[in-house]
Amino acid sequence: MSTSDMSQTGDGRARRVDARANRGRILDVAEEVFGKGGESASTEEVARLAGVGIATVFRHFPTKAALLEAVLVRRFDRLREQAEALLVTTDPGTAFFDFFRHLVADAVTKIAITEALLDAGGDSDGEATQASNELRRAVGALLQHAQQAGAVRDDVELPEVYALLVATSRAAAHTNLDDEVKARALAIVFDGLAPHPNARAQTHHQPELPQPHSQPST
Amino acid sequence: MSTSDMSQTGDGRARRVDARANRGRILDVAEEVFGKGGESASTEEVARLAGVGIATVFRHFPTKAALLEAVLVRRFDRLREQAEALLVTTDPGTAFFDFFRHLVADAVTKIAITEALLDAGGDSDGEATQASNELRRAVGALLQHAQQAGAVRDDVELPEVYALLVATSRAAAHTNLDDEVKARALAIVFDGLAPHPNARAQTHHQPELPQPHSQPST
Amino acid sequence: MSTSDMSQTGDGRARRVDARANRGRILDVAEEVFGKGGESASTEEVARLAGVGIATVFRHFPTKAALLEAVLVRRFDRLREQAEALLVTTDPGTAFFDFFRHLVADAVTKIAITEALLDAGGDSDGEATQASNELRRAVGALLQHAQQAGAVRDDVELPEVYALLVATSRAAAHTNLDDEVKARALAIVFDGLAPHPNARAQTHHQPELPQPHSQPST
Amino acid sequence: MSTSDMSQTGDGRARRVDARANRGRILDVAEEVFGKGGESASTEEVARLAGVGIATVFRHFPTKAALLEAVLVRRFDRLREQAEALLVTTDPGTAFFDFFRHLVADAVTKIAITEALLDAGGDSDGEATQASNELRRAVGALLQHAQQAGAVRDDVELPEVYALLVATSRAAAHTNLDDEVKARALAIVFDGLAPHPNARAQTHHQPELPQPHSQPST
DNA sequence: AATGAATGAGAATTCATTCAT
DNA sequence: AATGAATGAATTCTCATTCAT
Repeated sequence: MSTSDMSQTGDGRARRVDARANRGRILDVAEEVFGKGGESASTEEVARLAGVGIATVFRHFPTKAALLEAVLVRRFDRLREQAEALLVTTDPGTAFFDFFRHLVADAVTKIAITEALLDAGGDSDGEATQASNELRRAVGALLQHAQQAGAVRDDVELPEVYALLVATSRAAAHTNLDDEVKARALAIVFDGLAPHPNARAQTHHQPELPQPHSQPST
Repeated sequence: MSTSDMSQTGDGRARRVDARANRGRILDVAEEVFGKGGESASTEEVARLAGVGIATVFRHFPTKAALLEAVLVRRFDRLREQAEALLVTTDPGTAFFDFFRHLVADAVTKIAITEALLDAGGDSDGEATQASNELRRAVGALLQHAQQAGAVRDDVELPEVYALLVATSRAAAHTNLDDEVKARALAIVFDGLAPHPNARAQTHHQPELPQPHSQPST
Repeated sequence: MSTSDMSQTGDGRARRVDARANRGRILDVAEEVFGKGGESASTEEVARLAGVGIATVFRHFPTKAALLEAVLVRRFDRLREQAEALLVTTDPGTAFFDFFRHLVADAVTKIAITEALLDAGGDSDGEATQASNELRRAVGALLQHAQQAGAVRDDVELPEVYALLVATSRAAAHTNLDDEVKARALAIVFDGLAPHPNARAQTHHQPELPQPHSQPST
Repeated sequence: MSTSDMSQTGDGRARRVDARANRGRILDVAEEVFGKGGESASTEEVARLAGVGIATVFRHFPTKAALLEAVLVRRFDRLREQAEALLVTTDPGTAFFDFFRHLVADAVTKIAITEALLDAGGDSDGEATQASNELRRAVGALLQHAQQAGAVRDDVELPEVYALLVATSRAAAHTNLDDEVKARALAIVFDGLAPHPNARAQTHHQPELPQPHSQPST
């Protein structure tokens, strides 16, 4: 009944609010569903979990690919925002390494989506590509600042750093890796990025390799 | 000569040779197809590219999952053999880093298959898991020797090293990365693995970071 | 009137009516198709004869087994309803024998479905089993009343009566049996069920064996 | 090696013996397999259980239908032989009812094959039809003798008796029927076939209905 | 004669997408 | 704008049958 009322009075207004809310809910659900099941997860499951009809999903996103792209765009945008925020709020070295850590930590269970991180860079069209490029640019800024601050060695450049970022994030997304191992793997990469022999592993929060766990190397 | 003999028996001998060949061809094609399109690639395409009927694929591998597993097993086995070979033919440090490089170089276009590298460790059943574990063990040996030889720092352990191996290999598998970038990313990781501040980047074949390419950081 | 109202809502009302109709048509067709060709008949043929796409069949019945079960349930339910109706509308003896006759007459071309009549009793799960059991109970009531009315001998019990019911119905379902033969076969069974030597074949509608047909016993 | 020897010496002789044996084994297995799984059971399973290659089955029986027909023919022939034997060795009444009982008892688990008993009568071609007709003729002789001996009422004819035979046999083939129930169902039919009011249930071996079992009519 | 490999024609089932309300 | 029904194309897998040895 309330719905009928809405359509009678505010007309487009209320509808648009509903629609906007629906869109958001669909995106949320899609991020989780595709994150878990990969792109082979079904659109219908997204609809079901979002509590809307399948046709509603297709009204908001004309194809499955469009839905996937929207999910990616939102994800890239968020990450870029975080990178940009770190850039202005934190000291350069911390900012850079924190973002690295954040991406790895965040990656858990998002598996299949991050898949597109690098790929997206390939096809020059599409919003996702653009969003991805903007993220990359933001990471570039983080890197540059960190290098200027002497927290990262000068002879590395964005492409390889970004590749490592993606690599570790993707690996982290895979199950079976406990946090300890993730941290230790990151520490190695950070060491490789550290500016100079005498200033190794200036990762601020995790300056040294965590003590080896008791369990022997499997 | 032996083949001729076989055809003399007039029995199922020659047949079996054919079948063996078919099986091999199917595996080869499957490795490529699944490597490119992920596990969602169709079995029918494998059949078509292998030049056999779809039923022939299913005769050799009763389910799609079995086919995938066979592909993985073969891949793991090959890598393990290479690791084992390096272990006995080359000096420990070179062996370790060469294997790392080899995995990354080899990874190109094998994308989705390598997916299972880490995952496989999870489910304790299946031949692929076993093969994966054996590969991991071989890598463990490489690492241990390299550490004893002082080519890799002592405070890293297999889990994180293996994770990095998988991570870089996976990232490398993704298109869009030119060899130069791959090398530079690897160099960073190798630096992180190098034993001591004053002995950085003892990666034997690539002791220093390659000179930055002319193209600006994108 | 209610239907018109429904179409006014502009909503899913009319749709649902269509869908209901489709479901019914599919069931009708399935009953015939499976009746003729057994459970090995193809779902696609059901779809084709029902004039819907194959996916529509699977939308209504998620598996072929579910479709088959639905067909059985409907059939059992109808028979039970008829049995129950006879129980209250007709004198006990007539009711019992009429139901017997009805089942046999109705069985024509329903072959393979009736297959499940007895079998269903086996697996304790599934709606079909439940419906089958309810039918059996209704037949039990018919039998009991007929016995109390003296129309069926007292020393027979439901299991064997039900078995005969199924047996004759199944045999009748097989082609090649003209009605005359069916009637004469039934008459024999009815005689066996009749209460007493001096009151043989009190089957009310067919008190005596029909006169032997002219054609010689083949 | 022995096989090679055979083919060298006796040539066709030994081969034919082998082939004959194979044919028999295949038929045996087919009867069981199709009896259990219906005609939808796979020819390959027959081959496997018979311990021969699939091609061997097809060498002996050019199509699956031919295999099925051969199974039926053998079955019909056996039954006819038993009928004929009873005809000359036993008193007419006993012979008739014993054959009835035998068919029912034998039917267990042969389900799907007996399916064809009546059907076969339809298509006038095929060996199975012929064998079926010969069986029917043999049953006709049993019936005639039994009637002449006064063990079966005079006013029944072969078609309906044969129909009942098939019906009860088929019903018996279905699981879930314990022997007691089968016997009691048969007793009813036999009563219906008995010659006269005062001579009910002269079934020789089972003159009276077995005492009702304790369990109440379900 | 016997065999196992190969095969194409189905069969069940799923899914992205469109349609009518 | 939202919905659920409908759909055909694709996918995995099975099976009777044929081929080459």
